[in-house]
Amino acid sequence: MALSRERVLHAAVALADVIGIEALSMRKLAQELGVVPMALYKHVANRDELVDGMVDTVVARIDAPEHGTDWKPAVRQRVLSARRTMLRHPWVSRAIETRQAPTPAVLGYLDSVIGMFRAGGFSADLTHHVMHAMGSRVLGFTQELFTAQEGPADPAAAAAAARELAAAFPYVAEMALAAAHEDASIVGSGCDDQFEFEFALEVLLDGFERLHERGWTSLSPRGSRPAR
Amino acid sequence: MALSRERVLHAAVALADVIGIEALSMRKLAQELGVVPMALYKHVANRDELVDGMVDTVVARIDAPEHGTDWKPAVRQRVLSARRTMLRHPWVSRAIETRQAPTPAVLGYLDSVIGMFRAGGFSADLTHHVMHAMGSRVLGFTQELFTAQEGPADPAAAAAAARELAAAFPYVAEMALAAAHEDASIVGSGCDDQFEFEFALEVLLDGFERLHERGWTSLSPRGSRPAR
DNA sequence: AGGATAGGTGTACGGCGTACACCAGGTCAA
DNA sequence: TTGACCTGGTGTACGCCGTACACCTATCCT
Repeated sequence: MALSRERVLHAAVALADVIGIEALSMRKLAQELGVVPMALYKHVANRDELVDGMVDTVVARIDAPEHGTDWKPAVRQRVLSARRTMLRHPWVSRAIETRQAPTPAVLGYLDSVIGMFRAGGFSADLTHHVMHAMGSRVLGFTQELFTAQEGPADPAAAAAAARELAAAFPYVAEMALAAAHEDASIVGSGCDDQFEFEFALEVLLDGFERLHERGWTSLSPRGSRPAR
Repeated sequence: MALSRERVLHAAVALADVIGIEALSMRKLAQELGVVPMALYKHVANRDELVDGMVDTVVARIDAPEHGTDWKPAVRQRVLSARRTMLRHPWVSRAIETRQAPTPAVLGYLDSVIGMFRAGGFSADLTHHVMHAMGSRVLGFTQELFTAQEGPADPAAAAAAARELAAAFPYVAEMALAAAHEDASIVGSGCDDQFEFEFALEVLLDGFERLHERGWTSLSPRGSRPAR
């Protein structure tokens, strides 16, 4: 089958799903497609442009927005479906963070979310700040500061490591313990990522709702914070 | 002067400040230090470990926490001083995002922030979710989805680009316009990053305060969201 | 028929991280 | 004093990377 930009991008997405975005090289992708590395350059300008295309391919798969609902459930639904897509392709969040210019599909997605706030009666001003506050969460991901560390398999060694952690960072240890209690498993990562994501999302949406109800506006002079 | 881990790390931080973290290579760093590349490996295990050390070097420079204040101003002060440090070294946020395991200094920093919430009466449970909700913001940065794009210098071309943007992404264009109006300059990036950061921070802190006042707790069954 | 065009190929260059063998100088026990 | 050992800087080399550039071939349009 002949090569095409489509085929290159889809193969790249599939390969990145398996080996990750950093490990994906033009050479490996070419091999996957049974073609010489330089052949790819007839369809993508260079590696950066390839990654842009991969991002767009994935973002285009996010479920379409629902119409005719309130802004809050509408935004929630859209963000959570973005999240579902991102979870299927864990490399995308990193790729988006690394880009400097948003790709067209990302821009289109953002446009639709902005439109939801506007339709809900948010001022352009408030919407602007709200979008910044959502940050990457609007696209369904947060950068994980705490990627679940695989502890040592040996239980004795694990216990020793836990004791050491508790001594050096008591609060971190306590929090880890609280998380472990909360879900029944004694070891395990102890963090339900989906729960944490939705928790933060609701805190933000509730906060936005309150500001909107109060008719919040960014006053001059600059530097005024919300609701103080 | 003899090489040392200290000297290597400080040179690396300084070099990354100038050329960025991706462009920093073992070879360039060695050249900067007037030494052959392999000499560095007597002081750091490999490039990854070098970056870890660089992160720790910078994080260690974050201002010490204030004691004896309320949790809210205490957290605010700490996060904003972290932000000040991060702004001086723009590559650090990317570096932290890329790491999979938090470095000791980062862990120590997180420990101190967790301690502030706990001292403010937050349950370990709520604190846990709160820390997740803060995400990387607790370390003073957000990934910028909208890194200010340099428009074309030619005003006519810029206007054409703006018209094209408005046609394809009307809400994005409107928001950009609102931002531009808000600060007096007609062109310009139109986003006051510091304002946006503090806006999001206050929305989150206010949300946490409300949950805390209400004695919020993550109920079983899992999946309950806050405050609904 | 013949030139343009699109798309796959082969070779080559400069940069990267780092394994490995080496070697100079200092430290210290015998 | 001597010789073993360690610490830290050196030189060479390997395999990977992105991609510039010249090339070849099939197809299509006039």
